[in-house]
Amino acid sequence: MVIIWKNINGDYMEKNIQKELGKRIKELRKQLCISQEKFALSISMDRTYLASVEAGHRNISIKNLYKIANGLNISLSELFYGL
Amino acid sequence: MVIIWKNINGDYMEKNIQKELGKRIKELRKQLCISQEKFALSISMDRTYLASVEAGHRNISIKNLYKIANGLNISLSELFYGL
DNA sequence: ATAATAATGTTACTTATAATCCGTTGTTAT
DNA sequence: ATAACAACGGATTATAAGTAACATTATTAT
Repeated sequence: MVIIWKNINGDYMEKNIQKELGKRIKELRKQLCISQEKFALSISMDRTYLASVEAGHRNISIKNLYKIANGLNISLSELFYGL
Repeated sequence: MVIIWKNINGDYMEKNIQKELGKRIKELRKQLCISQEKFALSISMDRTYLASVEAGHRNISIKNLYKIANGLNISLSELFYGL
């Protein structure tokens, strides 16, 4: 699903929540200076699955979102901040 | 998945994110004075599915979370605020 | 520069379950 | 009684979750 937004200039923008979320997770993980592999391991998640989430390829469920937020030591609300 | 938290008294508490989210969605929907059926219809979601999300029975995906947040006219960050 | 190693990316596949769709039942208000 | 709303069940379809194999891209060492 893609939602189309009208921005401040009246232009239409496509918002892909998966892609944005992936970027956000990657950014937050990097702030912790931890590799995909170590992070995935720490939250009992497969490395390649995490990679595909970060790449925005997965329609991830709330349970896995919750695992990730916990691994990053932030709330879900914080995880989605700005998205 | 259930995560166990230690509260301020040192007691263990179980946090079920699905249940909490369901209650939150229901609460926000009621603030808009709209029935499950009408709300579900407005966001192209099945009536019975929305009901089970509100009941905390579903491991909902981000796309559907996004649909709901949009239907409620709030951000995902706001939807999860306090959870 | 090249080799070695670590980190990340991608594809393809199975299985587990999310999502949809049909209904019924229970409750409350009019 | 009937109408509107909500909780629940089962059956089916669509797709998320999880994993393996291999590719590619940094990074570091020699």
